Amino acid sequence: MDARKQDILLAIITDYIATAEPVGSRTIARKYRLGISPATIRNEMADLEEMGYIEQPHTSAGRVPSESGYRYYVDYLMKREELSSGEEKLIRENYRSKVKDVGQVIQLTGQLLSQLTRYAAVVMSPRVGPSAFKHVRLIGMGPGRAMMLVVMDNGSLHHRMVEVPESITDPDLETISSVLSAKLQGHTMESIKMTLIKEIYAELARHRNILDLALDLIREGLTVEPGDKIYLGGVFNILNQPEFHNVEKVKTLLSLLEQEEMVCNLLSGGEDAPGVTVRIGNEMHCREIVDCSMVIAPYRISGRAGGSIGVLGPTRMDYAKVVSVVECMTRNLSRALEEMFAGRGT
Amino acid sequence: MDARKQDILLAIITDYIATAEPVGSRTIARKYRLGISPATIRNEMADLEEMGYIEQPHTSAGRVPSESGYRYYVDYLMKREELSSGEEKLIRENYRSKVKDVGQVIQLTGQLLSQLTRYAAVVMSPRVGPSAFKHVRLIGMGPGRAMMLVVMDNGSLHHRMVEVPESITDPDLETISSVLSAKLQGHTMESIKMTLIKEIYAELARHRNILDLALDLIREGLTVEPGDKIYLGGVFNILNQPEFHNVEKVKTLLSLLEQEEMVCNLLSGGEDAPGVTVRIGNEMHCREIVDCSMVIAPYRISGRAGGSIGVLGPTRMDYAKVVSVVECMTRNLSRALEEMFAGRGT
DNA sequence: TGTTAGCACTCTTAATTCATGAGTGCTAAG
DNA sequence: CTTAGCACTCATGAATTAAGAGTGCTAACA
Repeated sequence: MDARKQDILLAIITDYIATAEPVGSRTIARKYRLGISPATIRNEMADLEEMGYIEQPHTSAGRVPSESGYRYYVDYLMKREELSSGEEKLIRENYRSKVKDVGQVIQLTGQLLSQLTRYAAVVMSPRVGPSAFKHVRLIGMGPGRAMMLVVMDNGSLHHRMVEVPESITDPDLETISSVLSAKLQGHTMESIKMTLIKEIYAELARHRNILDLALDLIREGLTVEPGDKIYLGGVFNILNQPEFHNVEKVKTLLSLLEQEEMVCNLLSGGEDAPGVTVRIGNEMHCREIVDCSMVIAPYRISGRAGGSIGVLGPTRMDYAKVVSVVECMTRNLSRALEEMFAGRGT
Repeated sequence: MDARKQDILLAIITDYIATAEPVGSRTIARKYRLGISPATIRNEMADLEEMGYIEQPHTSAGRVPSESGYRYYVDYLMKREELSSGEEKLIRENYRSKVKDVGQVIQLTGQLLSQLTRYAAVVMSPRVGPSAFKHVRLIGMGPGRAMMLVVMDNGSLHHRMVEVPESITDPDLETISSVLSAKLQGHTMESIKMTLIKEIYAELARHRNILDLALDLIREGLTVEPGDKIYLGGVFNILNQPEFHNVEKVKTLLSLLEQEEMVCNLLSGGEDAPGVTVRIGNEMHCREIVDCSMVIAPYRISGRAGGSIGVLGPTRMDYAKVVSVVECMTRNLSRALEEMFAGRGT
């Protein structure tokens, strides 16, 4: 593809992203002074169409970028649009003031993401990954009831109400807690050996039944519970896009986005790629979502993969801006989380 | 309002709810055999219109219920439509299998609510209300870091990462935890007196600085943190309604619903009313949301107000069904939560 | 050989017109 | 008080038309 074709393709995509209208040869000649006439541009456009980078909605309409067109643009033509100093400041100040717990950081990130891009934002909360027990505790909550607390050394916290025999007293629970805590501490789920379990049973023979319960819960709770929490916001922004003036489209999109699992799938898969990933149209493997793209990037905590953040918008989205924003936000998010977990065993 | 007018109003509203089309005298005479001719119906309709219960979108269209019309219907004419046995079963089975923690129950309730009504569901998680400390604990999480855990006797759990002097050792934290736990146990936020604080300081004079921190956090965390969590789901259902085929409307609605605070306001205010409250159109005090109604009901935990659940749909919603569903769901939700907190000091 | 002006052709979009029909209100008769 | 009849209104949708944007092709030009 020669330089002039690139110029023209760039012009088409830039214009289409800005206006959402099919763009014709005349427009390009007028707005983007490339020093060539509409007729020449038409010839080049015919070539570009043949190559599959642009297409015509119908004869006698201008051209519209195809998915491969956007792909080429993102890969070779696009210049990132750096954040304005005002935007940078907004981000810094928000992160400075509102970083209390993980949930809040996730939510803040999502809000900023959608606010800055004016598209929908998706943020996955950090996957806990393998981590070791720090503290286990059973707390009596009235006759026959107890709350089980498990704190992991990565700062994650699990809790669950459990039924216990009424005969168990608070001191009993205290004893059990101490033993469990002491024995499990430092172990990960996987490193718990039968020998360890046996030791625990030996020390707490009297409380065999409640132990069964507790150990089951630990096993079950820790493998199932961290069902990836997802922040999703700014969906209404997408409705500003003319391509979503069709209510049917909106409906299918909304109903899909309400399924956490689906959203989670959309976001996952790019964790190993180092930087920002752009998925255009069908590259998001989801038949039902049409005319959409995502810009995704993983964030890290203490060097380890944490989760991903992403922006969902129309294929005609402002990639130049969004890519910058997403990248900037991963940096901020990573930093915020790292500060929060600072001092954890690396 | 005489009986015949009531019959006609009922017919109009029933038909309009079913079809979303303005309903004319002819239709009523044909479909609802009231034994009177279209002409008579027309006369009555003219009266009903004068009374403000119905209105005409334009001359030569049928009549449409006004907000007062719906109000009259809900108050005097409506017959609740009880749940089918299949629906009852669906609810029972879901509650039987998925009641682990509060969050899950809230989510389940919302899902069922929107699934059964085919409108949007809003569920407020239980306000914790005044409750007493059960357990306080500081857990070292690496140099200079600790996690503070506070368990209340109503089963709510608060946690927070805190920075502590690096000089503090794990046994120190252990000591502090024990004292705090012992002293605070049984007290509510409000019943903590200066004398108690002094006692604590006396016993832990060595750790004055960390105590300051911890007590501050407790105060702050417990008053601020329970920022009403809200479940919102099934919004896409509303898009099935013909009155929401206008994308602008959808957009404003969506953007409002993304603000948790706003949703919270919508839901609140009906806690003292004993049963189901129906808010029609402007009765929801929200200018921006138009052509919508809500059916709201409070749920209780152990006799105390817990929170509210609600269904948001078009003013033309199927009140007869929704009211039943909402009421049924409050019962189920209350029961589920009560079971979960069973044994708490009444 | 590449570029450009000119031109006929296509096809969408918006505006206009027109007919249809649903529904009303009024009047007068039962 | 009820109802049949009738003239009138007005939204809706179909059909027609005009305008305009954009193309591809051809032929002339550098």
